[in-house]
Amino acid sequence: MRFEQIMGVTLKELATKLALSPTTVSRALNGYPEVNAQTRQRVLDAARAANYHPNMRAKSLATGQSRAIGHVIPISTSHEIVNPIFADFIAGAGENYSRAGYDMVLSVVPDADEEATYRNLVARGSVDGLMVHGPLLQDSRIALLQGLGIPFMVHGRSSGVNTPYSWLDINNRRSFCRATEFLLDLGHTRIALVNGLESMDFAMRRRSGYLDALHAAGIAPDPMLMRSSEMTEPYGHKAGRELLALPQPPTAFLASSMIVAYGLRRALTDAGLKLGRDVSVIAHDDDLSYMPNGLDVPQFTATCSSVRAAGRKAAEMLLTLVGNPDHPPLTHLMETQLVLGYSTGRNRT
Amino acid sequence: MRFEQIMGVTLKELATKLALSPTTVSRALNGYPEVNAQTRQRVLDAARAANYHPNMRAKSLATGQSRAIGHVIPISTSHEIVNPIFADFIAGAGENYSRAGYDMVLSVVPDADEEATYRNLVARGSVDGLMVHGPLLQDSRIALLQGLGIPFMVHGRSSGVNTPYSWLDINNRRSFCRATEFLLDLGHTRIALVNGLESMDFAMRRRSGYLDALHAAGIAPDPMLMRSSEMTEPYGHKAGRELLALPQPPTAFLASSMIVAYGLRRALTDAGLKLGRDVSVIAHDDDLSYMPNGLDVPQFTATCSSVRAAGRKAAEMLLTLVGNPDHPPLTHLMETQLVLGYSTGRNRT
DNA sequence: TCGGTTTTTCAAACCGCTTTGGGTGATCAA
DNA sequence: TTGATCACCCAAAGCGGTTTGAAAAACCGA
Repeated sequence: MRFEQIMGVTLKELATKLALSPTTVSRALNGYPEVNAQTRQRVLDAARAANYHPNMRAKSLATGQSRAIGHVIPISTSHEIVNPIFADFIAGAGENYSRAGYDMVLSVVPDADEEATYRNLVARGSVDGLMVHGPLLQDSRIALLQGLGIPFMVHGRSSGVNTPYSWLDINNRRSFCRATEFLLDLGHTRIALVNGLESMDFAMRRRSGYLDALHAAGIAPDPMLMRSSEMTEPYGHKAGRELLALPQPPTAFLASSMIVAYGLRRALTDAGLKLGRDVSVIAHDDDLSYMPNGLDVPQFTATCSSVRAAGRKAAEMLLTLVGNPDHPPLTHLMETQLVLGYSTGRNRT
Repeated sequence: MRFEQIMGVTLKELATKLALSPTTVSRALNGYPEVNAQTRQRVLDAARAANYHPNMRAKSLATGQSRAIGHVIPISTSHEIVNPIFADFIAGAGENYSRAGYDMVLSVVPDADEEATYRNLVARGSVDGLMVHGPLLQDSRIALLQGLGIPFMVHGRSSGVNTPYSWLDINNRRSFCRATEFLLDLGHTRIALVNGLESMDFAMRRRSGYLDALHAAGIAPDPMLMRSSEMTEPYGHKAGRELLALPQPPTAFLASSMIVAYGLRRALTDAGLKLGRDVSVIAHDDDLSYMPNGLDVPQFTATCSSVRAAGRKAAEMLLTLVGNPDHPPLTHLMETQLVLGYSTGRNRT
């Protein structure tokens, strides 16, 4: 034991100091009924005075619970991008974990090792529950975790997985459908979709929504207007330039993230177009703290949904699953808000 | 014990299966010399066959080490921004942790509770070491952790703290000094600094570097040209607009982050200025995976330093500190690279 | 062959907490 | 007074590993 000087008193020491048995002290501290009110108070006071903190490792071992939730962040070996929404989601989830007295353990692993990581975390008993990030189409992790029998939540969903599982997602499809409808209402018919990687489930759903709206309006989708890649500013810029260079350029654009919208805006204004007048843009806004949609008034018309709030909610749900492991799967679908900004207007071409 | 079905065999079971004592099995698995080579092999084979994974909680309790590193992310209650470089730093650090068999435990806490969080983490024995993020001027956390006697690393430094401690930082001062010198060489004399919050240590150092260069060139700094705030795109935009509206607008700009540079660029191009020709911009580029400086060629002239690499290195250093707790403080100063992009050019005013 | 090493193995204590299965004394109804 | 009932407390046995101290086995030279 290396840090004994700082690791504080043990329960046993506290017990001898109080002339009580460890049993009673433990019970007093954990709120069990079979202990005298006065005794309990005495114990609580002494614990506070001695600055007693139970050793989590020992507690874990004895109870069989680790009071920790695992988050596994896959780092794709091909395109090494760390999902930027991750930080805000974590922040939201973390709030609820710490409130409930849970730790969060993070594993950053190349996607090849992901399965082994999950197995390890569970087998070593390091976590009581798991959060799954960035689900792909037909994500194999879901079946894996169901096999391991540990409570878990998916942030997003995985099309193609048909067994029930717990998830929290935004209504990407409806969201992009509405945004597209809104642009159609404004008279736009050539609408571009500047999407994220379509191996990601959310991107696929957004495309579906976009296609739904076009279809309902009797407009045949033009493959030239649909782009998909890792969401960065330069990508948005490049997509914008290339789309404008088409023989029949689009008059409106859907951007799958704020940062893509930044790049898109640059391409459009570089071409001398004014957003909202000459061309329309709707962005999806995850409400990331460091990427606000304007300072006070929203710059972009946007489909808004706070990732931070999603993290909070997902954590809350996961904790109830951990609390009652036999609980049936919990799901939660969040609608986005379509908020009007200065980036959309009637089609005047 | 809730997950016994998945928690696999215990060492004791493995031992009886092998007709050996737990002692021997433990030693064989942990590579102690006092065990016959054949026996060791037999044990290793059996362990693999039985899919044995030692229970970390038990191991922790017995050894007094948790094999986990804590990262505490402060969420300022006033301006609730999650540091965007955090995700990439974590990704880098996580690589080294998992390679070394360490877990990473994350605590997201409002800055008011920060001290209590550190105390708890240590007292409960949840971590063997701590990483401190986002140091402020005279950051009180350093003294706190030194008092607690646990190994820790600071990502960045804290001016005003004079006791030695372990840190990894980039040479912010030199970096911004060089960038300023470069702009001076190009004939710019009115150079704006669009900085981060100057309660943050890094921002203060960048300003020092900027001032150093101006001073060496005999140019009196103009307070109107120095801005400081939370680093977002709208902030960059606003700063750019306001700076251009000055009676004597600057001809060059230093931006403390890529995203600020995005906003700055927008303000400048909106004003009809072309970067590199009419006006110059140098950005600091943390090489965040989702915020690249251009697709193939760098757009902005930038002071570059990979936060991901910093995370890797900091983790490595922290792990050696954890390995030998009596090791004197470890420090590492990384220089940035000044990379030429298309955003700088001779002053033609 | 034998005492002395060296190698290999083991029984048992321990890490700090929880929890089972009694005890003890007080209270109460009969 | 007595047996039953409670309220309260405790000793001891875990949880799943590591580690100490000692014993057994194998090896060695004389």
